[in-house]
Amino acid sequence: MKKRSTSQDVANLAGVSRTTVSLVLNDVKGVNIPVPTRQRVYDAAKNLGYVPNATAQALATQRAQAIGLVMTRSPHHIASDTFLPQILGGLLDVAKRNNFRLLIESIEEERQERVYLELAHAKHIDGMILLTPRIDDKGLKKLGEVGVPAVLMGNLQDSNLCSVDVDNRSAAEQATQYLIDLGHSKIACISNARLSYSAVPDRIFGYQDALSKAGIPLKDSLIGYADFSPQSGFESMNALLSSGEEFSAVFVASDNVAMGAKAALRKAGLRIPDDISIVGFDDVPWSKYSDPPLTTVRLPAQDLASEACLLLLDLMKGHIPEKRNLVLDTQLVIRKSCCEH
Amino acid sequence: MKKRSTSQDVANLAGVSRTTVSLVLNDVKGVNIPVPTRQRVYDAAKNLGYVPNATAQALATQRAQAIGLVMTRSPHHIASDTFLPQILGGLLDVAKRNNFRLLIESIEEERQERVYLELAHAKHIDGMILLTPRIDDKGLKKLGEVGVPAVLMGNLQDSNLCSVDVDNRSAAEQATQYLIDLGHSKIACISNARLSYSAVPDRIFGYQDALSKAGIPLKDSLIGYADFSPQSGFESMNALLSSGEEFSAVFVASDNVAMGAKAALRKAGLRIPDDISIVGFDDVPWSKYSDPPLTTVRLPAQDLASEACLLLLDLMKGHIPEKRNLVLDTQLVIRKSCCEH
DNA sequence: CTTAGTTGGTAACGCGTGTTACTAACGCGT
DNA sequence: ACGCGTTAGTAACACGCGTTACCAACTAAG
Repeated sequence: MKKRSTSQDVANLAGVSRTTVSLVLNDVKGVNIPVPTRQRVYDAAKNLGYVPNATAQALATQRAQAIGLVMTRSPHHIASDTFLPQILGGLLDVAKRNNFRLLIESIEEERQERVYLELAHAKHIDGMILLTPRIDDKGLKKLGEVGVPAVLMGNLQDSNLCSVDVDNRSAAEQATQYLIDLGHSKIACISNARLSYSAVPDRIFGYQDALSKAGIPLKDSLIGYADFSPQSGFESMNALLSSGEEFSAVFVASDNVAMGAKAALRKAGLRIPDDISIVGFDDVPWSKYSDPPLTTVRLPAQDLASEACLLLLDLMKGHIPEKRNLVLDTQLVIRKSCCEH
Repeated sequence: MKKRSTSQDVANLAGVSRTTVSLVLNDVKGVNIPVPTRQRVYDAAKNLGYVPNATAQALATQRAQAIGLVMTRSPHHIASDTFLPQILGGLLDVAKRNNFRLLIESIEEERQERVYLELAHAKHIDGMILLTPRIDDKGLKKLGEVGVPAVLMGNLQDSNLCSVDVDNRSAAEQATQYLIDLGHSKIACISNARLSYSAVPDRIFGYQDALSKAGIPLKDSLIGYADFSPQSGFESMNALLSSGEEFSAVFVASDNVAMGAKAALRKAGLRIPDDISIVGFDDVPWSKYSDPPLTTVRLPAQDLASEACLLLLDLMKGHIPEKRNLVLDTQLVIRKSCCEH
């Protein structure tokens, strides 16, 4: 196991100073070093298999060339997050192209307030992307004040953070409206998670907006709450079914949860869509292949991530982006899980 | 936006030297500093909101306190990897507990050979976990020789790397054997990915082992190849169906691919399990809730990740682990997607 | 022949921390 | 008073790199 070689070693081998090595390898402008010398440096570096020490570079330049993906969720919940791959794909793509590394951080709820700042102060990352923000997150607001480059994937009231999101409320309204247009009037709803995640109330509001506009009275007893997992969708639908409430359609604010809900419907002997119509949210890759193919709202997860990353890069360069709060389009993808009533 | 405070600031405020600050805050043993002094340091640090600069620490200690998750896949493929969340969950859990950060790296196939080493030499990470290894990966072998702490999640011939994996071959054999026990003799197979990923041939071999032991002749025309995605499973099954080959059961080496294959079967008017029995592999969280609930081989993804991480931590401490190649158990989970023939 | 400018390159400092080697001051027994 | 161990703490170096300020040597203009 050979010792790593440093820029000093390269300098020695090339017969120049360490400064020259740095100037040549970083291709610094406004310095004139003749080609033969440059070549000597390149050759020496290649010969030694020189790779600059990223840590030392980071310390010297005060830039870590890394961004952090910060999630306020337990490892257990992370494990069942169906979106993570798409988000990671989007982030990696952009980050890599811009020579940034990606650091994953999960922080426990209890000490949110301090952690964001510590993360930023520790300087292991130059900026951060925040996932699934929670409404009651005190730390986030402070973050906005401190001026650490950060982009929210999602939406948060009273926050001056940059953000990238979809319009959850109108997307949910559109999905529900679709059910109303099909003639349904008794429409249930199952949330994607607990209310403390900001996207959750928005989707429920959207569902309620559609009902209200159609003159359909709202009933809290028609709303169930899930917790990301298919399991929770299964349980929530069971609760809804055994509550005695009648409904001919259901809007489930997450495809993943909808998988569980559908299983519960089947178990109860109800056919989809003949007895119950169902609309999902997210359009995860296998929704198209489930039985029946799920009508759902397509969320451009990978694009959201890419855009968030681009925005963050801009922010870190010191630019002031023209749009601080980007909203991407959703699209209702109609498949076979709904029919007329 | 206040300036970050350094250990020097803490030292000034506490009226001691920077050395003392370091000794106190790191709780270095074998040094006697009286409690009152210690308290002054603690107070000063708290007052200033001091957070040590991770980069400088890394440079001084020669340890980045970070591990890398390295994937040899394009961002596009990463986006459709159903396992990533579970693996991430497992890694984060263990890494966090041991005060390590997690860095995600994806490297393009073309320049594998150099990249691993550069990654290690750049010293942004202290060790790495390698995902979905490919058989023809030259870089990996070199990695083993260089002595960089690394753990493979998966299996690779002729490699002296530490690894954590399941016995894909015998798990696939067991799944296929289950179909044989049910009376099937014409059994097709759809791979999880291209053959260049090491787990792929293993699973196919396992499928063939079961057939051979039962005296059933092997037919290459009964084997289809997919590429991780449900889409590819859909296409592969369509090809199989239109090939004219007859079969009453199919072993699909990935639940995700099986989702697509099932859709293709339904589209062809075939009922599951009445007309065709199907067994999957992985037991992703929604397999249980698909229709019919998918019989599959449970892969302890999160545990694999945790164990890989623990092994890596051990390796980085300089320990020589007693088991260099850990093999975790799989389990055939019998649900409703198969019936007797 | 002087002076100003250019070319090619380096010494030296700073980034923020960990760590070793060393030194004063102090108490204690003789 | 003297020697000696202990206590409390510090100065100084190392980590590997980026970068500024500076310097010699050589050329070209006056």
